[in-house]
Amino acid sequence: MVVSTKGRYALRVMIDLAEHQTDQYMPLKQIAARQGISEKYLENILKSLVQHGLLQGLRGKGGGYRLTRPADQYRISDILMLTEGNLAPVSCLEPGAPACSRLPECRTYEMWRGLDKVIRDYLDQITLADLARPALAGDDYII
Amino acid sequence: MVVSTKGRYALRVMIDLAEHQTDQYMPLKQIAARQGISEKYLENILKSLVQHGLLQGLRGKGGGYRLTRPADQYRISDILMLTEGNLAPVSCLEPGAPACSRLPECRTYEMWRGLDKVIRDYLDQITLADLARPALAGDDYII
DNA sequence: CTTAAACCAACCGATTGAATCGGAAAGCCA
DNA sequence: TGGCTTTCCGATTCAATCGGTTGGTTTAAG
Repeated sequence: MVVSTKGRYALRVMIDLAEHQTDQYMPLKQIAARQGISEKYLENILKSLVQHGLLQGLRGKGGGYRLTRPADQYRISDILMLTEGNLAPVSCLEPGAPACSRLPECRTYEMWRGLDKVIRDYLDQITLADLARPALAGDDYII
Repeated sequence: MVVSTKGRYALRVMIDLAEHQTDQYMPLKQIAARQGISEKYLENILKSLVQHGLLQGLRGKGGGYRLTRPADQYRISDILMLTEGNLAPVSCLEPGAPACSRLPECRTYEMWRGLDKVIRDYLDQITLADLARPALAGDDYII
């Protein structure tokens, strides 16, 4: 598996925020309820999204989270890279991986590179806006 | 990560066999030595390759393993599917996965399906023969 | 000064990955 | 027959990761 629940949940939250975007902050409680995910678990995930600048968080009453930029400026690969650490299909291609001593005679390295590229290209080309559905009138309307 | 050591090792062994193919059986000991992989660990991997008909094993003196068909008739996806169980990029797409109750409203399902297809298409199109290098004269010559 | 919310660190149980161990059965050869 | 060699097989180990929880601390609004 390339993508664990962490990445999938992060994506769902981002989409949720894109679909319910206002000038207000959206509290985690509401996101978690809508998405049916444990609040406490989401907390961990959103923390790293905030730390890397994909979301802005505000504490206290009236606080919550909101996107820091328009939905079409988030590539899916960015969101997944951040939560998963990397999207490499094999450990040889992971960022900090030690150089393999068999590399010069390796018959498979180029194939793995190709696979990595195919995955990355696919996820680079899709943005949050492509996945978020424009909100219907009256659909989950926030007072 | 889509592919663990199990799949990577299986692939390396298959390529090794393709490159050293004769009418003889190749003992595990030699494959393991050439590839620098633990014999005992490879044993497990080769067992499943034999059980699924990708390799033929022969016990006893003079025994070992050999391919059951020409190298260009093994798709990389077949070998990896077998050792990894599945190549799904997310658990939602795994073979025995329970149907997700959120499927009708899921914004990401089609995207995951697309990713799955991109990966599968890539690995379907490559065969063992594409990765095996034709043996040079005198290269790893077996007495 | 109370209440709602994000932030933060530590912990925990189950699963998976990567092997290893100790043999049993099969086939070759003398 | 008995000794090799080699595959076949099930169980076990050990560490890391996954998925999630507990319990508390700030921060901000009213």
